[in-house]
Amino acid sequence: MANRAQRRTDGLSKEVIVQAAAAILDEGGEAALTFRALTARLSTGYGAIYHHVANKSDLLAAATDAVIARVMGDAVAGGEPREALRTVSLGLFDAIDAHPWVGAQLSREPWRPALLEVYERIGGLLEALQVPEQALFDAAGALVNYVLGVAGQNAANARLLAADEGDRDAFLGAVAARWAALDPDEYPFVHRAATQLREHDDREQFLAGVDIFLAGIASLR
Amino acid sequence: MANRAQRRTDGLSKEVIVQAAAAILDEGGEAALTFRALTARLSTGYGAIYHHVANKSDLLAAATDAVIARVMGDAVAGGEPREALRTVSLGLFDAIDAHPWVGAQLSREPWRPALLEVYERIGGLLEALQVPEQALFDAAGALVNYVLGVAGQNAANARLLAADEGDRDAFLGAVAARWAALDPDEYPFVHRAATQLREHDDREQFLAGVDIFLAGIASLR
DNA sequence: ACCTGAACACCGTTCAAGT
DNA sequence: ACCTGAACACCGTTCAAGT
Repeated sequence: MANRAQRRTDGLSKEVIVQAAAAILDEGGEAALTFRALTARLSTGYGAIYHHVANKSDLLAAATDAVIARVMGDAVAGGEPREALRTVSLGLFDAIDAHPWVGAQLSREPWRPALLEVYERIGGLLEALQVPEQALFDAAGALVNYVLGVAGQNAANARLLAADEGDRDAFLGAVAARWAALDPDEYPFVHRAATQLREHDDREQFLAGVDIFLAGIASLR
Repeated sequence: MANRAQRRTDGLSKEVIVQAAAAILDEGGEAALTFRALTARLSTGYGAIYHHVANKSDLLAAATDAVIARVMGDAVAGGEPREALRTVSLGLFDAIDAHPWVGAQLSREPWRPALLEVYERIGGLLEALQVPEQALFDAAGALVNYVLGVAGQNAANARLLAADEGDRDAFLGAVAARWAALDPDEYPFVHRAATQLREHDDREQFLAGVDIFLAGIASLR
């Protein structure tokens, strides 16, 4: 019992546990979040954690909700609705980029309470854009799905990059080289896209997609 | 050694293993795919499987590639490009709906070889729609991301439904009830959307999103 | 009420040994 | 070359026992 941890004097709470889990996820990715790592970090036992949290799934969901809630709180949406939609979208994109595990979790568990805020904000802004009532639901659903979908894919890339030793440029360069090496007769589009893949900016491409979306929505009026 | 399995007489192959894995995934979901279940189904040992497959991740990726390749092979894209784009999108949506684990895998591992076919097909069709070269890459990326994103979310729902005992209507009814119960002053949009949520058709909403997208892309011309 | 930590029932993966 | 299956190093989760 050499390095036996001291007993905590301050009480544990769900919030403290969720924050510790988020920190572990940020530092080491999803694989790093184990109850063993969590008990070590919090100097406590398994039962203490299970007293505040139902299981690992509950813990991941709570940590995700916390991140989304923070983003939606920070992104004060003022000004012109089109610009506000871009701001909110980009806020979600950046948050998921910074915390890739959030992207994975959201694509695993939609209908989370945290997404309510997202739907409400985006739905309200689309309404301000004069989208007709009957198309509003489809438009909001499509936009939220696009944002979460792209952000999730981006997070997957970020995770891949963290796992592989190489940096982003090396990785994209390798994919681009594979694309460029394809038979131009069989894969004309992908073959040409190789160059753009190497040079593209994820954030800009994401925003370009949002703009295409907003242009399409404008045609619903 | 009562129920000792017979030794296989036919040789194992990666294809046989991948098909068995896909069957297990279809029947019992992602949690059901274990090497123990796989050895039992194939009447073999762990080493035999590891001889043909690098690890579980490789196995999941190969099974996903097989499903996507089949969809892209089946969806013969003839006719008007706009209609062909809807057909391809819907084919992917339906395949991921039928095999929810494919959706989860694709959002975890983009840049899979199987997605090359998807990019090529969608990129080519967008080109036929006269999208200018410089916007083509963004448009294709956005559309593929939308399709995979929505399909993935849908797959997550399908998995949730499979886990919970209730049927789809009961689940959506419960979410809708929760939305309807929200304070209309704080959540005006979500509160009103509750009704549509209960009545909406996932497939139709997906297609409505594709149409919004195509309308936006048309504005790029 | 809240916490501890040994124990249980699983995993993916390895590897010496067989054919 | 291909396959077998005991063994290893992990997991999440439980629960009798402590304070």
